Amino acid sequence: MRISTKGRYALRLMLNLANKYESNEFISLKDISKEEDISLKYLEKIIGLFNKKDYFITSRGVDGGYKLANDPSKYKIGDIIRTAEGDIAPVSCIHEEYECPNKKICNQFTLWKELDEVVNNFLDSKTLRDYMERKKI
Amino acid sequence: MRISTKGRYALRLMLNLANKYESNEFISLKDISKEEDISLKYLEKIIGLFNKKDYFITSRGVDGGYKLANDPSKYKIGDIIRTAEGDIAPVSCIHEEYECPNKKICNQFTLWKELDEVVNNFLDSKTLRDYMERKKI
DNA sequence: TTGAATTCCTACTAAAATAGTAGTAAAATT
DNA sequence: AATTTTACTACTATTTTAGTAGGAATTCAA
Repeated sequence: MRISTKGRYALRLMLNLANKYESNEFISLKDISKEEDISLKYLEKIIGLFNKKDYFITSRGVDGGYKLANDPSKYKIGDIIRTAEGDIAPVSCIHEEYECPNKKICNQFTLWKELDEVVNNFLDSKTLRDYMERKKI
Repeated sequence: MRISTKGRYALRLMLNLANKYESNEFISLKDISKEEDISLKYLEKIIGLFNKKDYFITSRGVDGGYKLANDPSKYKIGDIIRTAEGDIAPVSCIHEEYECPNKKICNQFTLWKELDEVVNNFLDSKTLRDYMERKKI
């Protein structure tokens, strides 16, 4: 039931950007790498997982980098974790496309299906906004 | 977020015994091995994880085997999965004994802690009885 | 009292997943 | 043109998972 470094680092990356959302500046992975103490190369790889989705506005070259395309409240934690981790279902047989002849009569199937729902419902009920740094007063 | 074969097989093992609880007979791993199509050796190893707890009554020799020490409703799914899987926390830092200097100010910590509670609360709310075969009418 | 069946215990191994690194191309800015 | 940054792909070491192998101890029954 572990969340791997991919998922955890992806979340830190996104939270880092979320905390700087108001500034409206591009944040380079180099800077995030230093702040979060995660290698630049690994960050590049991780953020690459999100590329197809339109999560960011990006800019190359000097002073380039990333910024969130939308308000942090629009980013569900569930989407981030699922994108980074690939598939967080407790067992793969719960997916529609998985062919298991015993699916209908399997007594564990129900359990894993329910667990998957519990996890995803929780993660989808939270957004980046819920875990951002608290503003200093 | 996967449940490994250890956890899944442990559950099948326990459910198999639960379904035969009424008979009050010892069930050998050899029989369970055939029914569940899991190697005897692996079953031995898995059931060994539970030995220290008093989950079973056991008997060696001819017609020996295992039976549940208590009614299936006394066995929380959470206990079974945690025993088999070792530690199902999404990240290890949520444990008391884990020393992380940033624990107090870490914004992800809260998320993982909450997720861990959601998962364990669910798994602890269910028992073997909830996933046993339905009795034929 | 011996033999078969079973649990009990520990060490080993192959395969898969995780956690990265390395190198380089492409684009943008100055 | 030089520098900075993203974008892309291939490779590798480590760790975890998923078992197997071998045998000792116990119990029952003929």
